[in-house]
Amino acid sequence: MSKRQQNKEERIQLIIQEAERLFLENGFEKIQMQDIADAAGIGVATLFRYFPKKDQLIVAAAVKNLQPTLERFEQFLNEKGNAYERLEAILHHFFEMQLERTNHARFREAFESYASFVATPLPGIETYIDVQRQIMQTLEPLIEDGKRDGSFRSDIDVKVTVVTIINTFGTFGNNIMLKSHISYLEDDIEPEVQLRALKEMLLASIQA
Amino acid sequence: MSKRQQNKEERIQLIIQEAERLFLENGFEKIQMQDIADAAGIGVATLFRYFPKKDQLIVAAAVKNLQPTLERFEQFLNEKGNAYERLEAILHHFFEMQLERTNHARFREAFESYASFVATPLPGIETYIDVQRQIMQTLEPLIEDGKRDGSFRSDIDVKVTVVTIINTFGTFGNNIMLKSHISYLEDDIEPEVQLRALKEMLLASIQA
DNA sequence: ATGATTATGATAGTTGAACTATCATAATTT
DNA sequence: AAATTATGATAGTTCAACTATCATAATCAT
Repeated sequence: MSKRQQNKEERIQLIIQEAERLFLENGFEKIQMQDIADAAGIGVATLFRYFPKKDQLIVAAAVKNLQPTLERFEQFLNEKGNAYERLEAILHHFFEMQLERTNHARFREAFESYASFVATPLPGIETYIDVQRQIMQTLEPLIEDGKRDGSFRSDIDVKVTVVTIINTFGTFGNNIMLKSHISYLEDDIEPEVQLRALKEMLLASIQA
Repeated sequence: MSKRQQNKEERIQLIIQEAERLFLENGFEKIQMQDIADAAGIGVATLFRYFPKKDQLIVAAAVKNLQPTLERFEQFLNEKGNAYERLEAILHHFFEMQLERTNHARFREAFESYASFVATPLPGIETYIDVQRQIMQTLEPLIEDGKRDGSFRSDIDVKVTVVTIINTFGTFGNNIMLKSHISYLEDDIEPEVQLRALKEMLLASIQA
């Protein structure tokens, strides 16, 4: 690869990284292209050369935001134990990840909300969808194993179960963050308590 | 009430109604104050006299959007049957409501996302929170009854359970809508199937 | 090495939408 | 019917995304 090409790649990565960082804290409405250019240490005209539409940058940041979830899920593919134990481990891990990275979960929700309202699909959204799909597919064999080895109910549908797990656990960012802004309940429930309840609910509902 | 006052009230309600309708289909980014003024048949300057900030109108629309959920939930307060049966009925009803009103669910998510990112709390957000709280409080006695009459597990926490139910069922709009735009999975899961799985999961996880 | 090519960033300009100001006219009130 | 208040058209301001231009700097090809 030529030096020019390499610089370009590095710069794109830097831009996406800074954009993600800024979006995570502030959402995409509040962050201006100027802010991102400043954070990446480049001129705004240069930023626009790389990402002619803010939307493209938002999608790129959303994909980057999703990547770690896929990577960590994949690490659980070859764990030992029966399916129930492995699912428990993965849920526990997911649980901790959501707690650590509440901003990431919130960002994901904001992005999906945003994406769902556009008239024409966002440019590059297929990449995002694809990572989503890969995440789901990581869980599928686990559920199948569980049905086979008898640790899960045999009447559950694999795909539906996977989607339920991801949706239930995944869409928790807003709630946590909203509650930190403005509390839903007089005596607030800790995110940790809430997530634990979700985990237990999921496990209880599919175990044989 | 003077005629002036009355016209004012009616007009405010009309504006909120039209704003909600437009936001539901298009999100708040896409809809301009001009569009709302046109829909309500008034001048944009007049619209700004009633709602000097678009944010205020967004909040008003969000509150209006949440109201029917509360009203319908309240209807279930005095039903017959044991707690399990009543919860099943209410979940079934919630389930159908979410299916009928996917746009409402999506709007709610978009709003909460939006609200969670603002620097200073949205003007009027307390009203919204309050309706949320009332919805939760409607379910609390039901869970308590169930613990008492033995149809629910005795070790569940009332508030946590209520929040879990609302969150799990409530944050389903994006997923449905996103999937209608861009499908997550090759062979798509019907929203109805997905919601039924959620309902069963919830019931299975708290029944004694 | 050096001339050709391409990338950069500063600057100025365009566009679109939220929001403000003004004011003549119309609807209420007294 | 005179005084008060509400309306909506119009023009203007501001701010951020986006475009255009261009002098300068970095890379590349020979």
